[in-house]
Amino acid sequence: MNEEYNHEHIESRWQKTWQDTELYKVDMQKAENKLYCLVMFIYPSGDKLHIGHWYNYGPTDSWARFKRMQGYDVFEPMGYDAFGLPAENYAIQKGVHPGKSTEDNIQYIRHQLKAIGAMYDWNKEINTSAPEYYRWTQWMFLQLYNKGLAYRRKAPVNWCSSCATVLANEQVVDGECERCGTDVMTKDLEQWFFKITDYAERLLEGHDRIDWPEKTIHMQKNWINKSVGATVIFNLQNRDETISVFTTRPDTLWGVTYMVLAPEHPLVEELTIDEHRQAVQEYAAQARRTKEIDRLSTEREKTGVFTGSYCINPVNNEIVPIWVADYVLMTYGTGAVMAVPGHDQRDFEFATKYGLQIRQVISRDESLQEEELEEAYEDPGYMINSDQFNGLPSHEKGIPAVIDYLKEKGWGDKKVNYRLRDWLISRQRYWGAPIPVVFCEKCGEVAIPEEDLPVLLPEKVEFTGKGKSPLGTNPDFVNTTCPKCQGPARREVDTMDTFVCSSWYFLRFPNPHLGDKPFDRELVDKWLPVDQYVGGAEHAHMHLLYARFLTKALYDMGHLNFDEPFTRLVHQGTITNSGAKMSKSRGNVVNPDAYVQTYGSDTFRMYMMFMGSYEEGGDWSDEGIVGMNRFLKRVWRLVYQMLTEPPQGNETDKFNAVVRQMHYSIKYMTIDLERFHFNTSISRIMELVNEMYSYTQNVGSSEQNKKLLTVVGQNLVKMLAPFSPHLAEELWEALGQSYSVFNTDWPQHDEAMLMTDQINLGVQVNGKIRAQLEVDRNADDRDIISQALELDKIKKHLEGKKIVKSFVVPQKLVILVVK
RNA sequence: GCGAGAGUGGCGGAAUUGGCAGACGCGCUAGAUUUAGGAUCUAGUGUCCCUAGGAUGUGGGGGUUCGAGUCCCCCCUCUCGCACCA
Repeated sequence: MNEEYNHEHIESRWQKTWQDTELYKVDMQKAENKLYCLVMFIYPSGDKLHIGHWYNYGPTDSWARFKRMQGYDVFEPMGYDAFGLPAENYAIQKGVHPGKSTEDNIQYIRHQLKAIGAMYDWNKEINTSAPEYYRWTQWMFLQLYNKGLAYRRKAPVNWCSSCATVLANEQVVDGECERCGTDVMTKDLEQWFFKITDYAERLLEGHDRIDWPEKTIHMQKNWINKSVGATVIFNLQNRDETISVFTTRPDTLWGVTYMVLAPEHPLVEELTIDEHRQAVQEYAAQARRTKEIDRLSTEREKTGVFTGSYCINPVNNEIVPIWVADYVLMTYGTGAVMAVPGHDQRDFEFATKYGLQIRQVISRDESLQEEELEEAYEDPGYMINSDQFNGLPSHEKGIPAVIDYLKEKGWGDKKVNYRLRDWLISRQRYWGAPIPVVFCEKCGEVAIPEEDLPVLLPEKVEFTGKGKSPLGTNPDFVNTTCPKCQGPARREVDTMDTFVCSSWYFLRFPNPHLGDKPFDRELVDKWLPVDQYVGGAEHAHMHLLYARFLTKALYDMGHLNFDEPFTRLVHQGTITNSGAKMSKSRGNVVNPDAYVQTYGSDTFRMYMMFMGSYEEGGDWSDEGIVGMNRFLKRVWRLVYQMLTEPPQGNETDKFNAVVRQMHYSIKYMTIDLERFHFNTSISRIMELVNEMYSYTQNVGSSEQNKKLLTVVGQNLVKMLAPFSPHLAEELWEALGQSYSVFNTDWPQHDEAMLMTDQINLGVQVNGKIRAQLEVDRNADDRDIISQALELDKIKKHLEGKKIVKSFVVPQKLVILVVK
């Protein structure tokens, strides 16, 4: 063994050994105690591996290694979410084909990933842009299509002019493109959707069965936003047609004083009378131009125009004017709202501005009195001005009673609404999986048969970046024959959202090279769901929602025996740089490679784990990294010393402290490591090392307890193994143990060894510690108190006072209260 | 605007159920060792008065309690999420 710790030599040596011996290869069939530990795979966008990736992958690998040592058959795969815009944009700029740049990127990233020294099973690598993978992404599309869960529809959709493509609702954040920050506009386009809305209720129900951060579940719940209410049908005046609205407050139906349609509502044009036509058209055009973010802003003053038409309130036959206003959204409910200004603040503001009637139909209390309303009264109360319903408590009795009444009369019914909208998966871009559909002149829309997959992405296309699907520029691709009638047909030229690729990749990992099916049923049923999933919280209502949806759909089709893909989820926090998120565009990305070179992977990953709470992340600073390197060197020297000046005695007295510390460290580091509290877990190891140093410094090697120190030394290396795997292997070998430390058992602590015969108690007088008292562990309280009263330091504080209360907090304090 | 979380030494951060605040590390100070630097080892390190000792201290103010970083009320700051969802 070398006197000096040389990380470069050690790390390359063990990485090679692990690879040569396939230490981390899991026998997927035989494994009995499976544990599927997955980190979100990497999106090779061109900026290589950064601190954030390391922060995601290093600690998770430490956790996985810990689980392996606890006896689990741990499966930890890695792959590339390789389709996507960055590669294509690069192609437009530099003229390099995305296939080529992606491949180069992956080569480089794979190299970087290996430097982490994780337990990835490289035989199971996935690349979503490879035909052997996207063939099955297309297969997923077909499964959904065959069940009516994938459909094509013309709709107002989100358009990012910079990315030159449409976006799903989930990919619009604050009215901006989630990827590039460009303001999102609305366009009417014929697009493909996945019917995730069919699963709204199931997605909510599943939350009860998964161990996820509460916050993430909360975010998904809010995103889905279930609301229970009723539909009410209003007849139009002098017309046969009707307008239906959704309301959560059918109890306020008598308070309707006007009706509002979204500017995009199909009836707007028809209902507008000539006198108002110009104003309405201008208003609608204006709304269409308004940026999504402004349209949704609550700060904006509400505006609207009158159509000139009226509808009739079914419950009281009142004539209700119909307005158009952009505070009503076409995309929620029916795109029409019954306005009750007395009991809805938005309607109140609108009515006040345009001089519309405000009528109170819910009173504050049982007096059933009307009052002067200065704002809408939105709380529960008692129904008034509502015919036979007057006096009913609005929520408990009123709402159900009115719904029953509407149903009986055929004017409406109970209704549950969700904010969640269908997942728009079409993208007008090249670098993605082609949508496996053709359009035939005779047969119309025809799906490609499963056996004809994959629909290969053509090599030769023109990259415009202008919003015309590049696939359309290759006539050999576009012009094809209809699989049904063999007549001429045109291929769909849009590709799929890359989130489709990542919504099923966890099913592919156990069997990534399967040629005739997306996954092996038996293997997937055995290995899934994923036991531990780790990734960023920013995916709460994108990837994490989509993956749950697809899993549930596959479950319903009988392809899986589970319907929640990720049993337990942990989010790593964000590492910032001077408070700002690291990003290529800001130019503040910290490159991990330099640190790995200087200090080694072990030091670097361990330092990141030690910085603070894993789930909170924090600001990057390399100020303490030398400390971690120092610690590993300290461990190295300790082992070196044990080998060069081996302990030869059987001293036990002083060694007790070491033994106790070992059991203490094992106990608490295990608890902390289990719950991803890496920082405190590492602290416990440091304490053990400090205690061992203090022993070896104070006791000569001839007296040092040979047997026990050997055991402690071995346990120390084991405890260190998940955190600094390379160093641990090296030390394990140096200690004369056989390869590999990762095939050994996790150390166990003995609760009895944590106890000492004598314990130290603080003695408190009126809440202040005044003395320390050493007593026998089993001493009874009365003895302890009388001993405490005898202490000089305590007597001083008792002079001339009376003890009103005294008791012992077990193992901790003696409490004295005096007056 | 609504909701959630956070605020602890010079710094990163610890503190089951209310029970000896500041574990662990960085930095700093002193000493040892070394030709020197670095490295290493030892001791110290919240603040104030400094002598044993005492006072004070977890964003600010109030409260409950023998005892509060932890529980309750008000306020300030920061972060995150949601934001006309009828």
